[in-house]
Amino acid sequence: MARYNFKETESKWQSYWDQNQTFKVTEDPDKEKYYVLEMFPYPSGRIHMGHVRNYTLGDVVARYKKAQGFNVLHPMGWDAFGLPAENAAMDAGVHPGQWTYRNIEDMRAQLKTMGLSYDWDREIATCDPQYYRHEQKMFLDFLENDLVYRKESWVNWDPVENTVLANEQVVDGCGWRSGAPVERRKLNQWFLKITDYAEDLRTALKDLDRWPEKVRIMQENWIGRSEGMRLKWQLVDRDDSLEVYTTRPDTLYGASFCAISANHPIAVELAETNPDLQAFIEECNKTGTSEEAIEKAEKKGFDTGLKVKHPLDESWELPVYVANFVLMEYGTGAIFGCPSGDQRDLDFARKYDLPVVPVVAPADLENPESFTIENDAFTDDGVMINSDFMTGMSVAEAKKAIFAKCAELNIGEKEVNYRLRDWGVSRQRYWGCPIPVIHCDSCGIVPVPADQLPVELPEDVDFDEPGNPLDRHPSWKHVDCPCCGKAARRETDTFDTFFESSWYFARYCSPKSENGIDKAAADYWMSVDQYIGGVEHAVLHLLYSRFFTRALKKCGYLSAEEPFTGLLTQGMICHETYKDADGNWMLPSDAVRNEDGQVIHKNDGRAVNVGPSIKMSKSKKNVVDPELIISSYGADTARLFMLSDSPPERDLEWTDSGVDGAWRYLNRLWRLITEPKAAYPAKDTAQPATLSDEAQKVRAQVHKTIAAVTDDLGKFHFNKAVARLRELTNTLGTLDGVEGDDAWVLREGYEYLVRLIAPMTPHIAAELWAELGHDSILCEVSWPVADDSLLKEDTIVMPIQVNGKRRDQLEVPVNMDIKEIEKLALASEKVQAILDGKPARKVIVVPKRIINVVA
RNA sequence: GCGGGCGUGGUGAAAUCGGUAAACACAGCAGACUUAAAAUCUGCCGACCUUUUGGUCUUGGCGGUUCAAGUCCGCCCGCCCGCACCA
Repeated sequence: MARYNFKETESKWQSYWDQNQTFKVTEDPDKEKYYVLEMFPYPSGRIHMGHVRNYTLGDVVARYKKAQGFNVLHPMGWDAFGLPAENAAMDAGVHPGQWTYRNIEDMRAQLKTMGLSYDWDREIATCDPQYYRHEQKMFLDFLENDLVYRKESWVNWDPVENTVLANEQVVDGCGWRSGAPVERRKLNQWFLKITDYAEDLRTALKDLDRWPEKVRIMQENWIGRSEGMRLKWQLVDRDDSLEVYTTRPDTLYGASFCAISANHPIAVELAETNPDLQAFIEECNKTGTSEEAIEKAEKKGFDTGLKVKHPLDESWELPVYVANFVLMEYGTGAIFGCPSGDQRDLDFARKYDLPVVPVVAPADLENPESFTIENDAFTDDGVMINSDFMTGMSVAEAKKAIFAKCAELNIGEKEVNYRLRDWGVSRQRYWGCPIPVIHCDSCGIVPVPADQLPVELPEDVDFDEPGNPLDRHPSWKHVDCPCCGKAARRETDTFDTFFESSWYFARYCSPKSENGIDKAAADYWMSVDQYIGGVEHAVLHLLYSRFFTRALKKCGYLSAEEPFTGLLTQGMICHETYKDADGNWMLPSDAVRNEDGQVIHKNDGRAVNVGPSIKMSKSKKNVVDPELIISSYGADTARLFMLSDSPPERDLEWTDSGVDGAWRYLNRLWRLITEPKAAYPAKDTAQPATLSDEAQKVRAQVHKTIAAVTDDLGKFHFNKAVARLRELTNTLGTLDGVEGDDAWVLREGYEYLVRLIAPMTPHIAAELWAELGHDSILCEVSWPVADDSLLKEDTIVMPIQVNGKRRDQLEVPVNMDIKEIEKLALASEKVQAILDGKPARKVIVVPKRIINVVA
C-alpha cells in the first residue's frame, strides 16, 4: 500500500503554480473583482502558527472565489519597519535593514511551502524607499490639505538611556532596558487630524455589516462620543471665567467644587507665584503614563484658594481645586464636581470635607426629599430633588430644561466631545520612514519639495549609544533650506509604523506605480472585500486605516471611503503548557508520554507538570514550529487541521492527535481514489441509464454536499465544510469496490470531492485531479454546481412528538396534505398507547419538520 | 466600574426560522487482518435503569413564555475579551 508522497506532490505543484504564474492578476473590467487580504506580517524571522492559520483562511477564500469566476487579488508583503530591528542592531550589531531583509528572505521561503495563492509579483516591503517615498508625498499632501499639525505632547522619557520610549517599552513605570523610572517630557510632535473624522468614522460603522459586531463596538467605544454642555463659571475677584465641560448639567444644583487639570492655564499661572502648587503640579506630571500608574494613583487635589460663582446663583461660591485626575486633553480640562451623583467626586468631597447635596433620588421612594447619600453616589435615573426649577423632573427632562435655561442666560451651550485623540505620528526612532520636513531658523518648518523625495534613511549609522542615531548622525540632518538656501536641519523623527500599514492595501493595487497609488487600478480593486487577521488590531490599525483612506480620498488618491468592507478576526492558537521538574517552561516537543501514560521529559525522564492550554507564546514555550509540521506532514495536512474542528473566529486548540487525524484523512482520500478495490469507470464515461437505489442515494448526497460546502465556504464555516466532506468520503468509502453501473457514481463523487476540497488542500487535490485523468489544472477549473433535481426529496421522515417528547416517526411524501399527516400520526401505535383511548386535544403539523400531538 | 462575548458528552465541536440535541472528528473500548507491532478496516461510545424491546434524565443554575426552548425573556453563578480617572 503506497503512502501519499506529500513532499513530491507539494513541491511539484508549488513550482508549477510559480512557473505558470497561475495567480498573477491584472485589472479586467469584464470580470467581477474580489480582493482578499490577510494582515501582512512583521518580518520577525520565522512564521508561527498564527500566521499559518491566518494565511490558510485567506487562501481558502481566495481559491474558492477564483473558482467561482472572480478576478481575485490576493497579495502579500512585509510590515518591515519597527523596533525589533533596532533591538537586533543593538544586541547583535547587525544593521536593521540587513536584519529585516534577511528575515524577509527566510519567511518568504517558509510561506512558499504553504502553497498560498499569492500574486508574488505584487510583494512589497514597507522599509523599501520605493514604498515609503509615496508615504512621504502623502504626508506633504496631508499638510496642504490641513490634515496635519504640530503641537507639544508628552512622551515617555528614559533618563538613563536618554531616549524616548514607546508605551510597550515601559514596564511597571520603568524603562524596559534601564529599569529607571520613566519621566514625562514634552516634545514638539506631528499629529494627524483623525478627530476631524470622529463623527464620520463613528456613523459609518453601521454600514460595515460584514464586520464583527464586537469590533464595531470596540471602535465606537474608542471614538467615545459624549453629549454634554460647556458651562461658564465666573471667577471671583477676577475678570475671566472658568469653562467646564459636563454631561450631567442636570446635577448643577449638587455642585460643591470645581477642579482643573494640573496643566490647565490657570493652574500654570497660579503656580508661578505659589511654590506649593508648583510642587503639586510637578508631582502630577511625574505620575507615569501607564494605565496601571493612573489606576493606582490616589485621587488628590490642591485648593487654589480661587472661588467661582455658581452659574445659576450669583451668591453661591465654590472652591477651585487642581486635581490629579482631571485631564487637560479632554473637554475643557476643567470639571465641576457633584459628589452625590459621581463616585469619584464623592470620594474627593469626603476627603476634602466638601458638601454632599443629593439632587437625584430613586424614583420609587415615598419621600424623595429625605434621600441622603452615604458611601455610594446615586448615578441612576430618578427624580430631581433640591434643584429649584428642575425639582420633580426626570433626569432627561431636567437635562432639556437646563439646556434651555443656560441658552437663555447665555452661560453655556451644548457640546459634543469625543474620547478619540488626534493621532501622534512622530517617533524618535531610526528604523522608520523619515518625516519629510526641514527646520529652518528663518523660514520655520519647510516641507521637503516633492522632487527631492524620497528622504532616505542613511545606511551608516551606529547603535552603540542610546538615543536616535538619525539625530547624532554627522551629516544626514544638515541640509540647505529649500526656501532661503541657508543652513537648516532635517526632521530626525520618523513615522509611527501604523503609518505604513494604513495604506499598504491600496499600494497592492499598483505596487510598482510611480504615483504610489494608481487611481484607475485602485478604483478597480478597492475596497478590500475580505480582510482577515487578529482581533488585536480591532482598534488602532483598523481605525487608522479607515481614517487614512478618508484622508487619501480627500487628497485625490482614492475614490473608496472604507478600506475593508468585510472583516474576519481569527481566534488564537492555544496549546497545553509544560513545566519541567525544576519549574522551567518546556517546549511541547520535549514532553513525551511513557508506557504508564505519564508525561515525562524526553531527555531526563523526569515528571513533567502539564498546565492548561493557553495562547501559544514564546515566553511560555508552548509553541509548535510550523516548519516542523509542514516538513513532517505537509502543508495540506497543516491547512486541513487549521480549518477542521473549530470555527475561524474561535480559539483553536493545537493537538498532535488532531494533526494526525488530518494526515490520516488525506491518506485515506488518496487510497480510495488511487487504489480502489475495483476500478471505477474512466473519465467522461456516460452516465448509465439506471442506478440502484443505493447508488441514487449516494449521488443525492454528492450533490447535497456540493450545495452545503458552497454555502459553508461562503459563510466561512470551514469546520462544517470539512465535516461535510468527511461525511461524503465515508459514504463513498462504503461504495468502494462496487462494480457495474453503480461504480459510475464513485467517479462522479470523487471528482466533486476533489474539486470541493481543493481550496483547503490544494496540492493533493491538484494531484488527485490529474490521477483521475484530467489534463486541466484544478485551480483553473470552475466551482461545481449541484444538480438541483437531486437536492429535492420525494419523501421525508417526520418525527412525531407527544407533548413535546419524541415518540415515533413517519415517512411521508414531501407534499402530503396536513390533514392526511395528522391522521397518520394519530394512527401511530405508539401515539395511541400514550393517548390511552383519550382523544388528542390538538395536533400541530409543521410542514416538512415535525408533528406534535397534545394529549 | 462600564461595554461585549461565551458556558452543549472524556475532548474539539454540530444543531438555517424555536421543531428528532450531540453531525464530523479526537481520545477510549472491542473485533478483523498480522508471527507480532504499526498502518488499515468494522463495530460500540452522554448518564442512569433495563436481558433485549424500551424507558427516564441531560445543553452552567433557578424560574418564565410556548403545543414545542441549547435557541426567546428574567434573575443568579462561572470563564474570557475590550475599555477604564473621559467629567
